Amino acid sequence: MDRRQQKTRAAIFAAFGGLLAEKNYSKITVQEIIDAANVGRTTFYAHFETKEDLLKALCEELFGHIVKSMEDCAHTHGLYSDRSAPESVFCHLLQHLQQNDKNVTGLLSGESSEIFMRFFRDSLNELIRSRIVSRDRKTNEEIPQDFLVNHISGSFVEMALWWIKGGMKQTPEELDRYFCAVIKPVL
Amino acid sequence: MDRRQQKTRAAIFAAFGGLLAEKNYSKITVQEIIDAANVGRTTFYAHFETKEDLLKALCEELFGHIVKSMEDCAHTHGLYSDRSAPESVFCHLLQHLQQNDKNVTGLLSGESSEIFMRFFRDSLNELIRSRIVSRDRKTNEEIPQDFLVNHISGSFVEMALWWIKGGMKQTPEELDRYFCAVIKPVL
DNA sequence: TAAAATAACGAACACTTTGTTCGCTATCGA
DNA sequence: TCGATAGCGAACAAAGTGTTCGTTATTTTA
Repeated sequence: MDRRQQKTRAAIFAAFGGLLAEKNYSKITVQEIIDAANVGRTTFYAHFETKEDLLKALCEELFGHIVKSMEDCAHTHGLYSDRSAPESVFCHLLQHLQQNDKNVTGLLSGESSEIFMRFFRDSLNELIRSRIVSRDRKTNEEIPQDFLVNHISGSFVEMALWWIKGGMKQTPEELDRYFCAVIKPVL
Repeated sequence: MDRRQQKTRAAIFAAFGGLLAEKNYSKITVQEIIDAANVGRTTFYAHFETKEDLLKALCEELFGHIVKSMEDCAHTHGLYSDRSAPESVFCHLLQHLQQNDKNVTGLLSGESSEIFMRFFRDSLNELIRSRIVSRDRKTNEEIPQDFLVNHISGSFVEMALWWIKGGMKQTPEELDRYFCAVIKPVL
């Protein structure tokens, strides 16, 4: 890709990221992004159709690799192996979040964290669904599969939000232990 | 209150509600609300400062009594009494939602349901916190109180969203049974 | 290295939305 | 009845959106 494009794209992402860390997504204007990124109006619209389009692209950029590695992890170890938790998908994901790659934490601690978490939610849902179905577990006839999948991914997202908003006081391992404790009984 | 004010307020709420049922909150303009409510621009701004202000007021209007009755219910029966589920706070809340008071369902099935659910979340959190603390339960030293409270209210909200978006296929009692099944083990 | 392709730029644009002000009219309550 | 108040419409500046156009700078490729 053209070096100019790369730079522009990076500048816009950086500007948008900075803004997201300090104010709500809905209150950010394209104009602000343009000013912060120091690019021309025309240039912005050459790269992204709308602000929403930019958000999607940013999610891909920031979290795409996390989701990917999450899938690998689930493939290798299963959702929750019978052994200890540290290698669980959830712990893995939390660690990634904490690692603060590319200023993720700044974004997530802002008011717009819900938006980002929705991105994970969808990926998680798919992941859990396939894992839970493939698992040779006693089918709980009381509770529908769908309900369970949603419960797990939903709980995880809510936990992550709680964690992030509270300043990430716990370690990923700690958190994973708690999560395991509340989820395993129903698995 | 002046009869004129009441009518105007009601018209705006109705218009806004109708719009929310069919399109996303963020894509609704004040102009549309004004047109749908058939009131003057000046009048709208005399009643509400912003669109967000209107949203808050609508939440109060629609869900205030539900929250109130929820608190009463929790006070009488406890969060989850030792007896059967039907009189649980959660079931009570679900029933209220389903009852479709004032077109609630229409609003909730729209794209903006998350916004409304956040309103419940906050009320629920308070409620659960006070109930869970006051309860004479064996304090689970593994899992922090805060984590637990967030897990329960978070799970509930996610469940409600899943339910609503899926077209409310299950009865409140059914849903409450599932919820009880996944929550009781950790209580 | 020269030439063609392409990215970025700024200015200008028509358009929408917002939130406010004004003077006027209709309605309410005391 | 009459003063107070709510609503009205027109007009307004300000800010934002998304597009077009001609120009300049950079990169690719021939």
